[in-house]
Amino acid sequence: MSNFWLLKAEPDSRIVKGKDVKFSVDEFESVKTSAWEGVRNYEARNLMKEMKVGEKALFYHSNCKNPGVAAFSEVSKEAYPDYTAWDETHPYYDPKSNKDSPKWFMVDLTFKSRADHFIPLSLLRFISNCSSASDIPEKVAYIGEEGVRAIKSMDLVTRGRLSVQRVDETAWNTIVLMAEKGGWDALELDKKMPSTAVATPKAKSGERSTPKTRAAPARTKRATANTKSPKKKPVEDDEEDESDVYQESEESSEDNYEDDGSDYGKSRSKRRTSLRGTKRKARGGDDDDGDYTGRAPRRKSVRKN
DNA sequence: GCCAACGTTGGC
DNA sequence: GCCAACGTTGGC
Repeated sequence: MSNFWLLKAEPDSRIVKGKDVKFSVDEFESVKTSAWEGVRNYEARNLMKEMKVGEKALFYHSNCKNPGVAAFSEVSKEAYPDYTAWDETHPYYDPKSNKDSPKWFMVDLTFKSRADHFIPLSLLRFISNCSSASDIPEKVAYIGEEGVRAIKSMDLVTRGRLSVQRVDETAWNTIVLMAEKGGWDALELDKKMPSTAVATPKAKSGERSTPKTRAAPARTKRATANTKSPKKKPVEDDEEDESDVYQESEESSEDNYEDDGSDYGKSRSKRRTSLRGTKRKARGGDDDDGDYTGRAPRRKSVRKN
């Protein structure tokens, strides 16, 4: 069976080590096929290693003014070493990776089509914050309760930082339907949004910090960072081997395809106090299979400028 | 630009 | 192996 995925790319310019790492849907559509280099997060990398040729993937614009699903694509080449990690001048250079034992991998994705209606993250969040079917905007009521449930369970809304995610079939079908039918362009809701709650149990009142459910993650984008001083050892993985893939990217930019400009709610909870120490463990992994995370890089293009 | 979320480092 | 400090991701 085939899996469905979601890959992020940054549509806005961002200079890293002198090079622009942006990769928007416009560029993707024009180049058609692109290697997803730059992913430096173990969990994201491991997911890429699972990708098979022909599997479908959502192309998501991230770290931009209007983040959301912009296009549909397909895996056109399974995981292979991300050689950009060996290039010292590359934004995502990782001194710990080398040709003999590549630490990072990438896949090639081929552009298939644009979403007729760009699906903003704000809408997906809004839907995922609806507690009952009656809260769902009529304009998108066609996704049904099943669609709502599927969106609520997406990593995109439950753990935003992973740059390469798995998408279940129902969620995939729901996104495809929404991209096809749209309907929210005129919505204006905003008022509701329960705030960031959603799937993870967040403890509100008593709070504890530890969210037990979450744990790990991977970040996405931004790359490497390994340039810092050599600190400790990462748990990476490296070795593992065997197959795995990896990828990533993000994008965004202004696009509003369709409009959307609306925000279906925003709200973030504020609560600061860091809960940081609470536990959390990593997900990826190191080694093999694990998942873990590393950081994922952005994607492609390194253009300079 | 702010800052919540969370992965990573690294002392112990 | 635990966990506090630190650095990043990335939405807003």
